[in-house]
Amino acid sequence: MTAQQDPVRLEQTLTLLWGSHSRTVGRTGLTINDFVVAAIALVQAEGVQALSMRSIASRLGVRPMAAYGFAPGKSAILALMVDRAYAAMYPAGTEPTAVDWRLGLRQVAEANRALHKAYPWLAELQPARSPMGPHELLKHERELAPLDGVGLSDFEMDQALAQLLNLTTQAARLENQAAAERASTGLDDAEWWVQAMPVLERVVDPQRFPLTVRVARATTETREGTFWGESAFNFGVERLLDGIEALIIRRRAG
Amino acid sequence: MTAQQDPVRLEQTLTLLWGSHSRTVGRTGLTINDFVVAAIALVQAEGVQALSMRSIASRLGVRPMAAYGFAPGKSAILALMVDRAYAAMYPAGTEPTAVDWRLGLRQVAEANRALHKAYPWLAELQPARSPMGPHELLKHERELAPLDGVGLSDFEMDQALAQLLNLTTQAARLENQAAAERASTGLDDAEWWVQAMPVLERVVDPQRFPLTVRVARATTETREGTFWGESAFNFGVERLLDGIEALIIRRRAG
DNA sequence: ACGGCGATTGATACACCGTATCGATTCGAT
DNA sequence: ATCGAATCGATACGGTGTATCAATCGCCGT
Repeated sequence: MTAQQDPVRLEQTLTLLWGSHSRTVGRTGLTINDFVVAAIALVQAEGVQALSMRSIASRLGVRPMAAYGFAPGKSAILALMVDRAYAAMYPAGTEPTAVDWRLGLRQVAEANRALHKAYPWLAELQPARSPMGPHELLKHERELAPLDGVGLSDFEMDQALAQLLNLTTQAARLENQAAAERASTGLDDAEWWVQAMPVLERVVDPQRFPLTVRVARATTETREGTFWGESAFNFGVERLLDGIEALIIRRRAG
Repeated sequence: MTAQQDPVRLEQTLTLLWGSHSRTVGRTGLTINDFVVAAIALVQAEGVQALSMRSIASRLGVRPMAAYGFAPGKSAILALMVDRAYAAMYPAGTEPTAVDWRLGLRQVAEANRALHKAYPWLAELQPARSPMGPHELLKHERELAPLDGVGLSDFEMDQALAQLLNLTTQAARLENQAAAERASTGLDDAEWWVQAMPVLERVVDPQRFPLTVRVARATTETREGTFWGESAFNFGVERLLDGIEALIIRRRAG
């Protein structure tokens, strides 16, 4: 875990997010942008646990404390990285095409899924109370659009979108965490079961868990070959969209 | 972040989970159970970031490395803590009452919400590929029950339950993380906005984000006084249940 | 041109983390 | 009583985020 706590310094972080990233930092000749790019490159290549103030600095060939020249702390750099990740999602110039809300929301789900696939560290670094940067704000604006004017209240729009993103984030988190465990233990899923099964068979009475055993057998058969994460994600999204649809119909009925 | 990596040692962890926790550890006279209880007490009192091998040991008045007498590493202790948390959910003797699947699933959602409220560290410590302990297995068995025989395939049952728990976990994670940020920065939500607003007002053009502004205003008004987390969670659960219901109806129709 | 001064820098330090390693000790069995 | 094995205590390693502070450098007024 984090050794010392990481002060957040909201105000400075916000002005940093919305300010110019081409400001150069001290005498290094490097811009803020250089730091963010280096941090992202590092975390893409070596994962979250390799991301530290020291490692970012050493990748740029500067002293460990260099980043403190513009950022009040690590969390500010994380915020910059997160906002940067959102940057490419809805490029400036593209307007939201007015279509069926359901198709629109599905595209939102898929865009976010693609985002997390491209930046696997994102789910881990997203803060709960995000100091919203420019790209995050634009993302939010675009993602609310499909739900505008379909009959939901503003409050319901917010909640519906939030739940859709929750599903996406949690799916990404689980997959990343599993991948991290695979990497750190050297056990892929098959090897994992090979190790676990003998112990479980020795120790658990299958009579006590008939449903679990039956369902587990079915899922291992079904996901044979296919990528489980994808179908689980799609299942969740479709069910949630069905649920939102039911609410919309109810609201329209009166 | 974690300093050195934490080897998982699946096999030992599993036998530990299913074995007797009253074995005494070395010459300390303490049982495995004592360590788990101490670890949970510690994390309840001081939060995840205070949980370390050293802090657990010092709480028991033993040397830092004492826990390695029975556990192959930190993650084994975490697994024990997690399974212990599940222990009180569905006490032995209580049978699943056969009711309407929807009511049953809602109870599952609420039981898990209560669980995360009682053990806020749970969402953080749950591993992605869980080495399933006895209580976790029982929990899973009980939670599949409401969906048994309603017309879904085994695979769909698994996915439906998984998505419901995803929603629950992610909701808990967000709330805990927010609470942790509140604690570490000393800024509650109100103070947070007081700091953020002036900067945002100075720097963002509201014309560019009409939907966001409108919806944000509505949600801050609506959640006035009420606890936002609760209604967001309920909203998510109800929508997902509606979606599952739609699927069940479709499957029953043919 | 030059003295002074404030900003920037580099190094060091602190208080942690998980756990490998190893010599000393103690216990149980013979 | 003796001996081998288990346990213990301590120390060490390589990491973490960031506070602190002396030294140094660039710039500015004169």
